[in-house]
Amino acid sequence: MHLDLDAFFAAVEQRDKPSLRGRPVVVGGTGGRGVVSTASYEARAFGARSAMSTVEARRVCPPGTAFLGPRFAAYKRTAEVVMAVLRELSPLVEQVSIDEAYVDLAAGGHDLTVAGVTELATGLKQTIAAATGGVTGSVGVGSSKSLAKIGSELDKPDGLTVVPVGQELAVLHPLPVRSLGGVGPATAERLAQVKVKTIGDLHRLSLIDLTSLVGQAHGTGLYRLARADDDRPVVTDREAKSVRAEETFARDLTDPVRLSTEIDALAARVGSRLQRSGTSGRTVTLKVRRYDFTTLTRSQTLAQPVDDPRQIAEVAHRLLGAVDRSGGLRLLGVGVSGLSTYVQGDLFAELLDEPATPPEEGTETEQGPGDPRPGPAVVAWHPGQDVVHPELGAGWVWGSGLNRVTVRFEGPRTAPGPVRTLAADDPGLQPADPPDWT
DNA sequence: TCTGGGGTCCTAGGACCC
DNA sequence: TCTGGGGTCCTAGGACCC
Repeated sequence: MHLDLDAFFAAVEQRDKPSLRGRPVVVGGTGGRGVVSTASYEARAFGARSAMSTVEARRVCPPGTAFLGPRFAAYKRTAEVVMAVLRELSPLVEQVSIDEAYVDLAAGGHDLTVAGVTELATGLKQTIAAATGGVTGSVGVGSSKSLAKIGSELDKPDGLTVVPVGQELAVLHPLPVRSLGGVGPATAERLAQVKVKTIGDLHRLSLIDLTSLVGQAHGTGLYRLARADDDRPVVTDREAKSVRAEETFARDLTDPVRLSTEIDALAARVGSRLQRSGTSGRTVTLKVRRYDFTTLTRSQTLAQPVDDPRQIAEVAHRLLGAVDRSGGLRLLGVGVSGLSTYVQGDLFAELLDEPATPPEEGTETEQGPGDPRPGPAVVAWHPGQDVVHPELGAGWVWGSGLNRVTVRFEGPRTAPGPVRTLAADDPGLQPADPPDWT
């Protein structure tokens, strides 16, 4: 099953402010360079759409239209209520965005007949509306993620479409190729050039023709989707792979001091989010949009993962120094990717074991002659390095951050597994001579 | 007063390694 | 006596999604 909440941001605003109900509401950036996040159905009647510039939306919508900045905290709270309702249906719930989720109904042990899922989904919609104070959703049910998602699109708002087993191709084939996930403007245009407009047209294309047209991975994916061949599982927890913050300025920036300040602020946002989620990453990326909207990225991969705003900013400053800023910059972004898996290990350690042990103050340590003494600020433990610890024995470094190091004392060296989190300057932790691998 | 912000995945070329 | 065949990692860009 796929659930898509209807005009979600606008619906929450209308719920919280009764005077907005029945009126056109547009949520999004309200400044000169803002775009629309969500238009209520009343606003869509006038042509307002997501991703449209707010200036354009103001032009098409009548006086009395409400233009509101987003209140993400309110949306998140409401979405959490909905997700909790879904999790009562099945242990397998995959939230794909703030307002969308898949539910594996089979894993919830439900009656999967058309009558059974229709009754279930009808009840669910009522429960959601009651629990959220009137937010509605559109539901699709089918034999795969793709079919369920297409189903939820077919009847909205507040709709329900069940695609019966055996009817998949009959439902799919008349639809435009744009209905398939992964077909955007560029792919649709390429397909149109060979007279492929509907999913039925797509079905007639050979695998060879399709992959030569849109690429290997995309081609094989679309070939299968056109045949209702989709076995992607519903996955509960997906780890984030990158974190980024970016900002479009009200006016293009040229002042190096201002640019520098903006980099610092973006790095601070990224760093604090990384630290809050207990992750860090090795690749720092700078994104630049120039006055003429040309956009480029520059990245650098470091030897050590970082989550410290100052370190992230330092790399970003360096990258910005190498790009042409003449004419002014419209946007800057700072991101960190290549997020370390060892942080999963941190969570592991806290669940299975004691939490990280901070070093005791004033602890005397014995130093072997010639052992490097870790400095007080940054200790450069590197992944794979062999270490010894007086209480924990011999191990190797799984990952390291600015102030902590995760060390494995058992298991295979490459696969994830339990780790101990230690302060990076834990006096007991010492480099070891590597074992004599044969 | 055109064109946000936060993500994911894929491709392609070059460096490097065995 | 021109230049193999794998593989991985890094960088940059593009398409797509909500």
